[in-house]
Amino acid sequence: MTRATADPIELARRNWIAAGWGDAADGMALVTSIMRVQQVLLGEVERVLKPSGLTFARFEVLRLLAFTRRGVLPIGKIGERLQVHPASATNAVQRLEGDGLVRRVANPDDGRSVLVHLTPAGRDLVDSCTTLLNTEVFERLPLDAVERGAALAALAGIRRGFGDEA
Amino acid sequence: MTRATADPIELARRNWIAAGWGDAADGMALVTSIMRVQQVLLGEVERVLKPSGLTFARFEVLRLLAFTRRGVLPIGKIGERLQVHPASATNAVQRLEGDGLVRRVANPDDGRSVLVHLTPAGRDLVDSCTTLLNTEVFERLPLDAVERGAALAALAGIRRGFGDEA
DNA sequence: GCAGAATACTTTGACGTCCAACTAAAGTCC
DNA sequence: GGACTTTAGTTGGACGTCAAAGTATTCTGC
Repeated sequence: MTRATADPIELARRNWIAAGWGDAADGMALVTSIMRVQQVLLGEVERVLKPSGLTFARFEVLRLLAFTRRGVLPIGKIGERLQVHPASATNAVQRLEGDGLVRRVANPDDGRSVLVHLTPAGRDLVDSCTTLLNTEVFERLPLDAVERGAALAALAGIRRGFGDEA
Repeated sequence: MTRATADPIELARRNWIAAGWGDAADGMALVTSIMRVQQVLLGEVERVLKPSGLTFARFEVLRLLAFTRRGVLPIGKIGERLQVHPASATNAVQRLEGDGLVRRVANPDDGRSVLVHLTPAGRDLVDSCTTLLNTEVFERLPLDAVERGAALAALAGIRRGFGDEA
């Protein structure tokens, strides 16, 4: 017995079709689904990160620094690798510095550039948070390997389609 | 000849594996991909909507109202159907009212409730914006029907897995 | 060597999202 | 009916994101 779905996205899809926009219905549903799943996953990640005082954005900065040879990167590179606006990178770094997790140092080779150094405290924190995220979120997504692969491929296709270096 | 990929997500995935977190690598890549695709799609949608003065959040409110019989819904229902915090619904409605696209009216049957009415201007605007989004974005996603179906299924799986009424 | 262009950041401002706290109006229960 | 508990919205604050404008430094080209 199929009960009436209360899924807002499925309802929207039906409304789209009923309005005569069948050609766009799946696309609308896909875009809306991505928006919603992003919201859910981000909420999940931030919930796990909450005790550490980190947000996902700041975690990503620390994680990126921890992967580099010396734990140092200019702000511009950070924004580039994380694919966010330079202003967002500046914002995250300033907050991280306020918590003593990174240090900002003028680049001796280029007066315009600011080098962000991961501090020992930052490295410790990002390592424990990574373990936590891995076990609590990334390894527990409610998808089997096949679905995961299909989703990854489709998402990569979208990124590529929009010229996203994927 | 395979050129070195510059895809930040693929780079992160490799770093994850190299660090010994292979079990979490795909999950990390999937979560990160969703975050990124959401960002790209939202940017695309807002770019198309820009001339209208609407944002996607406000468009969704208008669209929802336009689908109802009388173009009226209490604020609470709006937040519920759009799956956002009541405060976000309040925010969107206030801005829409400022632009004359909706009107807020006290609910005669319940003094706590506020009914949001779609105005003629609001209906006209949302209809033209819907057409625009359909043709410029929803019908043009760089995915074939198979990929789209797989992605939709995977995303629905994630939502369901997180108890998201899907 | 110097003017003009490009680069690296920062700042300010507009948005949307959520949470926590608060107000007001219903609904519940002796 | 009056006290207590929900429910509906609103407000204020913290964040992250982007765009646009501004500052400083470096690079280019004549």
